[in-house]
Amino acid sequence: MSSRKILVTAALPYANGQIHIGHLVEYLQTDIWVRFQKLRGHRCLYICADDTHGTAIMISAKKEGISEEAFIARTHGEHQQDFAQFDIEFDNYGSTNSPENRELCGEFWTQIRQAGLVKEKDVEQLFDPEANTFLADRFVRGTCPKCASPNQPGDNCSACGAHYTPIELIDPVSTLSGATPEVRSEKHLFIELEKLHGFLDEWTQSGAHLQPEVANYLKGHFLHEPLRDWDISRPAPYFGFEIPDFPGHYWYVWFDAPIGYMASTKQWCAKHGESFDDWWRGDTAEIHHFIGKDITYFHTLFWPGMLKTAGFALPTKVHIHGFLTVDGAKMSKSVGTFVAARTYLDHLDPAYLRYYYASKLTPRVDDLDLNLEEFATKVNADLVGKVVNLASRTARFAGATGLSETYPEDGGLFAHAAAQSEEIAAAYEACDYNKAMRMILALADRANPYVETKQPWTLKKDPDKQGELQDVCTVALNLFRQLAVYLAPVLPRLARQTGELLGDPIVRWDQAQTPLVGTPVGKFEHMLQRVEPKKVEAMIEASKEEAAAAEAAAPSAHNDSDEALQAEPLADECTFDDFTKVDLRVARVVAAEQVPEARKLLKLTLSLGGDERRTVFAGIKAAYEPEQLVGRLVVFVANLAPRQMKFGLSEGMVVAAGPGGADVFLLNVDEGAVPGQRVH
RNA sequence: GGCGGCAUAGCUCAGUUGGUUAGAGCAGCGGAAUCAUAAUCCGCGUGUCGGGGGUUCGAGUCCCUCUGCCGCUACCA
Repeated sequence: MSSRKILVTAALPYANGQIHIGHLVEYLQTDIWVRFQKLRGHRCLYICADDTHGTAIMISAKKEGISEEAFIARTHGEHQQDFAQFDIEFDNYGSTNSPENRELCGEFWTQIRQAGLVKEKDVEQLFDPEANTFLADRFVRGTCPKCASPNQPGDNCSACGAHYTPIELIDPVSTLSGATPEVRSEKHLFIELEKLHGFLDEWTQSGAHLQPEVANYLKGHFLHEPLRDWDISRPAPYFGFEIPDFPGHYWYVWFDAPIGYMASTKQWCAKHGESFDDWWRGDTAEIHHFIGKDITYFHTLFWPGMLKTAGFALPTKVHIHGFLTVDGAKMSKSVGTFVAARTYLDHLDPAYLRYYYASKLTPRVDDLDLNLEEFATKVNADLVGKVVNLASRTARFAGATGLSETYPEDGGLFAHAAAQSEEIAAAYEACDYNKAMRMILALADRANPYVETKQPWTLKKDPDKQGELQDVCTVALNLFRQLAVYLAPVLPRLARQTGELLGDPIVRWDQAQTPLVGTPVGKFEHMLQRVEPKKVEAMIEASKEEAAAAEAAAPSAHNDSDEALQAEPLADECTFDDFTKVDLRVARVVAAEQVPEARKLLKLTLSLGGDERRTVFAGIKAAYEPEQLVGRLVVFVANLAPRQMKFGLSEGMVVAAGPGGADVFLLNVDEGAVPGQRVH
């Protein structure tokens, strides 16, 4: 077979959070595929990177009071560590916030502009004046414009099902800051994807690049009508790359993220003296993307369209998998099934998860269920009981003699397993790991009865049968080694341990074709511990606690400091009678005007209802414009002794909080209260 | 509403282009063995292959239809 050049990517994890067992479905599926290809002797690169741009990163960094760069640098380290400990081996792990990516984005942009696909349009969007950012739908809640249910999401109503834009919401609130967002209009750049409709029809429906259900999905949901323009710019502030010919605007994160695959490849090429174009132009290399079903349309419509327009190679295949469920349900933080990679590693061996996922993965887009009880029984029965047990029950007998000089008669067992090689390989190639695992385990099921019938433990006792004993062990260990070769993509550590035990590293798939003879056998040590259900429980328990702790540590919008209290400690106790001496009243501001000579004061005219008017000079000039005050309700200290001021008589005061200067905040009065009412 | 998928033993599933009495693992029951991480081996399944109809000499396997579940999507086919 001729050697292929294969570039493989897994989706770029967002730098906003830690890796969890749901992510690992994809990185393990991909890692197994890559290891398989390498074992088969192909040139194969596993390329990934952190996806670092966008509003969410900005917000997270701000929350922690650090720069976006510092934030994503920290995540980058954490991600790489988690992956490495799961034996996920990338050839290059980059970042979308890299010079290579910026440069490539520019290159794409030039080509897309030249192809006449870029269009400018005005977009109205909600803007959070406090967080100083435009708000995506999911960051807005408010009252449904149709049925008036309060606290509904930004895109549709959970009560009546109405669909709307966040702009239509009544009393919208930003979930980032709690502020009331305002509508702002901005220019955005769009890619006219419709101009590529013909190409995308052909590419998605050819049958070569996508799973059939995915091709059908695209046809039914997008390609049956004109494709909508794709909004690929975001106005400042935005953490990302500024668009060179459109200052103040940035490429939307989904524009630069897939280009990150290429940027990461470019880094690898620079390190290894390889030509980037050999991998991403022409047809010398295959390109395989592994992604989850949630990002299907970015990878099957926009991305091929971008590549096509910019003159790069198109994906050979996009492999799409489903989501992870745990015990039949969505991962849940409160139940403890939202398990971080790190938490898993604190309790369990990564080999378990690698094998369990492999045994469940098929080429289909179906969701994958991690049943925790099955997880333990399956791993123990299959790997410990059947596979490793083969070595465990014979290696000790062969330590003294090593393997026989010639491979003994084994009733065709080795030849049978060798003959399965191509079919198992085809299952791996097709991402049908479920089938591959079943075939491999069936081989283990043939090997154990062999040991049973030959009874090496009986042979051991008979000095005349030492040769036979050596032969039996030679067969059993070779059958075991075949399994280790076939399982090597899934269980790299087991393959390494097997190589050490038999003094012959496992590096090629076709090592399963030839038995090992005449070599020494090392001291057997346990290769894999059994899964202890208690540890699985402990992991779930730990996840539950982590979720609870995270909740307590981050009261989201209410992360209050003690600064205010420190600055102005609590006053001495007073009696209720003391309190009632102060007559607080609701009042409406009916007039407000500047006092030109005053540095801090505004002159307010307050109505207490009816004809009652009071004039107050309030020290809020730096915080409020007179026009924003007129009409609003305030809390007024009605019986405060009048005070003659330079500009007139002040007949009371309005209450406000804050240290002063521009940081003064008038107390608001909830709806329903009317001027003249006393505050109790 | 539309599109896609699934429906096979208590549980998880396999059944390749339709072909002999429908299989495996786990769990369960009985036995053996004691080399091995209480691992292993042997034996034990009368399942309406979701219901109905059709094509065919023959269908779990193809077609139609109904029902149920899941996913995506939405008033637009």
